[in-house]
Amino acid sequence: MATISDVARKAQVSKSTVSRVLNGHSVREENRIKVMRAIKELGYSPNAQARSLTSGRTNVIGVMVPDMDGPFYGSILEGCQQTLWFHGFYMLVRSTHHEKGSEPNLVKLLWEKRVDGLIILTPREIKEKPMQEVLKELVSTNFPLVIADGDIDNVNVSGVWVDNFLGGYKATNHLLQLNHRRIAIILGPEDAPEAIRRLNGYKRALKESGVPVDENLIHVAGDYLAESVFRIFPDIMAAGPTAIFATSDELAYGVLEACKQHGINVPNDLSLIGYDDVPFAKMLTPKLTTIAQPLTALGQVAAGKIARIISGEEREIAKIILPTELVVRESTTSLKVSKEVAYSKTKV
Amino acid sequence: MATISDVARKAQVSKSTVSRVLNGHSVREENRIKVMRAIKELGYSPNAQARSLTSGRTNVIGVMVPDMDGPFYGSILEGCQQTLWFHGFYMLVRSTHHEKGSEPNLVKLLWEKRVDGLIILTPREIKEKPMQEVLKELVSTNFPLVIADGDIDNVNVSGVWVDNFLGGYKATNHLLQLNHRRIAIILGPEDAPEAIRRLNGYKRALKESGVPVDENLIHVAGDYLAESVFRIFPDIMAAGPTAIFATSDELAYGVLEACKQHGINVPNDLSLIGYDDVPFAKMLTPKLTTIAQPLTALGQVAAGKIARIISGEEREIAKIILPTELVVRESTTSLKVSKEVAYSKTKV
DNA sequence: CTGAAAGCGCTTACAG
DNA sequence: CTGAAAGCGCTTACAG
Repeated sequence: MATISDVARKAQVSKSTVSRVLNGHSVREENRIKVMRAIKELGYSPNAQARSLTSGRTNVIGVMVPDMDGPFYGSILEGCQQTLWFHGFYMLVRSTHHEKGSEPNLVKLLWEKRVDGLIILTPREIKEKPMQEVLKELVSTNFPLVIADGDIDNVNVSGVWVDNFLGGYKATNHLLQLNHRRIAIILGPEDAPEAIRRLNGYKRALKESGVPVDENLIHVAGDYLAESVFRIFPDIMAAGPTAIFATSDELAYGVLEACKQHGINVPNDLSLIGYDDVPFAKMLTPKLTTIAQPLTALGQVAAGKIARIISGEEREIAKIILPTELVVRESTTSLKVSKEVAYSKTKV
Repeated sequence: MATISDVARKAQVSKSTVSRVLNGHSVREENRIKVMRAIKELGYSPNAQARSLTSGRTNVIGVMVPDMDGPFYGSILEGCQQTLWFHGFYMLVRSTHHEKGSEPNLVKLLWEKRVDGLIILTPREIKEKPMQEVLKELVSTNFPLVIADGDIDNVNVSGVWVDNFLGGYKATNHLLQLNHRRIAIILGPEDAPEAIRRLNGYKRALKESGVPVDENLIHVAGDYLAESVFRIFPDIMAAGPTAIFATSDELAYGVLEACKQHGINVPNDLSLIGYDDVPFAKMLTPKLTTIAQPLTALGQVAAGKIARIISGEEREIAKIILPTELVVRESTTSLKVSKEVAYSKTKV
């Protein structure tokens, strides 16, 4: 494979000159042409490793995700990759498969100087102490870092996320406007920042409507898996809700399945709203009303941010909050008296 | 950041010795200990770029996919990334977003010597002529290359894919065993290798059961999108099928939607089988009977293959065909006379 | 504008 | 087993 020396020889100039045309520095036009011709004839392309060694840049951005086989992170990654490519970066992906203690991966990536920047999309892991420490150190080093869809309280770092408070608020408000008053909420992991924010949005909406918050209507699934709903479903229904706000579409799907098993009709007996607007949301029966998160945009914004941080365009740490959107489909309907009767007849 | 020279100085040995312990070559135990200690104290980690420059290896594998936001490639990528990591490789992902003419991306990746090997998962692009030529050249260079889920006729290259013929056969046979005789098939892209194979499996199954192939029952959607079904749905039903074999779950979902619009009950009026067993297949109503493709395994096998090719363990070009599995759920049922009557009453 | 030289951080024969 | 030296393919001051 041709090297810069080959090009220099063929063009009858020095390596320095070839390097200059490669990097767009000023070179006599005549020489530029000779070099360009030699490059073309030899099919030369600069060796990225050698370039990185001298420039200190790799043009690669590392992205850490918990998984890529679900409907959630795939969309974000697609957004990242598009924008990263646009800015001339390659994307190195490390999926931790929801493993705890993934900070060593991250450290390795950095210490090997493999990446120019990092986008971290592992909300769960971020909360762990060792991870926090690694991140703190990174921040103090000014290493280009963007946290996406995860919040980090103690560390002042660039981040992009979706407005979970407002999302929770909108979801709840939609149900309130449909005259529901007994609205259950199902959280995934209890202590996750996004869960807390959605819950706060839920509480705020209730308060604004003068509906007291009933702790019996607040349930924790522990994670965002549909199966986790089955176990707690009897408890949920025991509190007599007329509507459920499931804080992920997966959870909402779990509710739907449980309802089918128990002969509860959604939305006639029970209204249901999800969260995420993942692709399958509209494939469910009934089609799921939900809060759409701009997943692809999240990835794009995170990628654009890291590109600007690296280029020096963005110097101060900034957080961006993306809006959510209510998508009304078929799983919610207004509460009517007749429906209440229908509901009270079902047994769980 | 510490370099090998720092370590050498601290440990009072030469860089060569440090390099040797780094690479597991024989070193006096005493020196090894000194070096290890120095490495730990300095928090040293070898610079990957410098290593690559001398070794000629990057420990990065490039993976090309058409998209990563659908349910299909995400699972494969997850499998790839797990296995690649296990073998000590990083995964560089390039999603072409179904763009035509993505071979320049590939060429760039290679010419810059960024990757030690390539896994290509872009069935559509593979068929294009420029791509074919690039691949041919790669093969002639002996560059580590694995094609996954895509077939390539003219080039002798390592590949992994799923048994599409048998998948089509199994799907059709399942319907035949349920006494269906008028079985429609919906293909995605007409000329795609996997489509042709599934169709051949379909034909074979019919022939073995003595059912003549009726061209009026063979339909082409053009792609694998649900919406593409709507346009051709009237044609499909005009031929009077009692069962449909949709060659992707997306297509099957499209059929399901169309049936709902037309008041056709699946499976009572019409049996439906999909293909892929993508996560949403079991979320549909009725839960979709389908042919499961081992997507994660596909990624794992492809990754393992490239690792072995690079390490030299696998020298001859080999193709691996993974099996499919029939997953019976709720969208298919046996044809009974009463059902036929019910069907004939529906209008499309 | 241009070339010779040094250097980026490693690895690898080559002597010893 | 070990060290000095050369070299991987670039880029970047430094002279000219």
